[in-house]
Order: sequence, then structure tokens, then C-alpha cells
Amino acid sequence: MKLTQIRKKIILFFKKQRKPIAYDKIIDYLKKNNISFNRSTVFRNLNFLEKEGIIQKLNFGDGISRYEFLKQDDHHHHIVCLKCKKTIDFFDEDLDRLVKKIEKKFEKNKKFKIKSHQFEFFGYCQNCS
Amino acid sequence: MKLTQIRKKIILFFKKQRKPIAYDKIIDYLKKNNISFNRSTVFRNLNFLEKEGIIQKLNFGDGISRYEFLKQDDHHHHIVCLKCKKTIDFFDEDLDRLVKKIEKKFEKNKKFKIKSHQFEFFGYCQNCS
DNA sequence: ATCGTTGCAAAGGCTTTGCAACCTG
DNA sequence: CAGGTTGCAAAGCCTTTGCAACGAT
Repeated sequence: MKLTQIRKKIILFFKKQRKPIAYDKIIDYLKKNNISFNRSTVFRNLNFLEKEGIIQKLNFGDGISRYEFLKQDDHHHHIVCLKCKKTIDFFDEDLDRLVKKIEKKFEKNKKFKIKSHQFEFFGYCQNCS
Repeated sequence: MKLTQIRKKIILFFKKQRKPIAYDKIIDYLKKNNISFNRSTVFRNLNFLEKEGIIQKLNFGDGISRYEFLKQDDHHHHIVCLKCKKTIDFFDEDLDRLVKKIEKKFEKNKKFKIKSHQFEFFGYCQNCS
């Protein structure tokens, strides 16, 4: 992986934020910091970084792709405000255990090779409700 | 709600299928059955039927909206094949209980009013793996 | 007859692509 | 220096919208 200028900036932004970021927030950031960019390049980098496992694509059901910096052993889920899109991370040990159990069951019974899952809650945060 | 010709056909299709259907599958169906349609009208009906709670929008993380006929007391989740997009429904009582517990916890601690959640598994079905 | 719904055409928003030029390693 | 990466411009999708005409109740 080549560390081009724009790629560095994007990775840095993800590292600093450590939360789900939509494409247009990245554009805002680049503009605000007078970093020259091209939209295709930003998209290409998002796809690339996702493929490399550096960021993770998230999907809050509003048609907007968000990405989040991915640390190892950092499995967590999100609670997403339907209005302001603020997110809270959460991890629940019981849930994790149960999910693993369910996965095993389906690999066995339905011969379905489970690769990933998405689990997010939606609602309204204190400000928005 | 007016039962126009096209709306009837779309609802009928959802009722017959009882599984997640993408927009273009609906178009295919209408074409195959020589039902005249207009793309905007199909979209408008999908939005309308979702708003009315007749169908439910699903989100499998591939950027394609899928909709599924919604029965009352029919809460279930999906296991989705990453390749052919075939889905298996599943319902797990323990999971349901745990989800409710988690929701309560977050409403209390984080003052987050939970409205919905998405929980889907992804992997490869027997044919595709 | 009313008012929700449709068809049409156009546009909007997000994302991808081909190609030549460029820059990183 | 080579091959990955970028910039540009264009196009591809999916989806929405304004408006006049239509049709279900």
C-alpha cells in the first residue's frame, strides 16, 4: 500500500475520529483543512481501505455509507440516533456469546457459512427526543 | 389507501413471495407478466407501502434496498448469502429476550429512546460456498 | 366530483470507470 | 523505474420531483 498524501490524510481522519464517518463528512474535513482532493480519489480510497481491513463499512439503513476505523479486537455495535445520526458504541458479552452460538447452529443445520453480521439499534438520543 | 391496479399487483407479489425483494426483482416480475408500469410509480408505491407498514425495508449492506411483506407478530431476522443473496429467516427466543434487555438498559443509562434494530447475518449458502 | 395516484421527463445524489499523467517505494 | 494512484470528465445507477392527466371511491 502506497501512502499517498490524500490517503494519509484520510487515514489520519479516521484514526482521530474513531466513529462512523459518512463520505460527505470526509469531504467537509478535507475542505476545511485546505487539503486538495478529488471525489473519485476519495471514493477509491474508501473502497481500498475497506478492502484492506483498515476501515469498516457500516450501514445504518438510510442509504448513506459510513466508515469507521477498525482496530483489532474491537468488536462493537452501534446505537444510532435516527435524527442527528450520533452513535453510541456498545459491546455486550452476553450478546456476543449468543451470536456465536447462533452462528454455530446455522453453520451446522443450514450449512450456511457465516462470515459476518450487522447489529445496530436505532432510536432517538437525548437531544433529539 | 386507493387500490390502484399497479398497487394491487405489487402487494400481491409481496404476499406471494414472503421474502426480501429488491426493486429490480419487482420490475422483472411486472415485465414478465406484461403488467405496464412506470418506474417512479413503483418507487412511490414502495415508499408508500413502507410508510403504511405493509412492507418493511431491509438493508443487507450492499447498497440495494429490499422490501418484505410484513405480517403482525412476525419478528424475524435474516441470514443472507453474500453471493446469491438468498435469505433464510430465523427467530431466536433468547436473542429476542436479550435484545429487549439491552434496549431497556440503554434507554435507562444513555437516555436513548430505542425505536428499532437491524440484525442480520451474512455468509455463504450451501450452493455458493 | 374529489383527491390520491400515475406517467412523463428531468434532475439529483452517490458512486464507478477509462485513460493519461503522476508519485511513491 | 514500475506499478500503484490520481485527476478529470463522463457515465451509471438508483431514486426523487413537478406537473398535468387520470382513476378509485
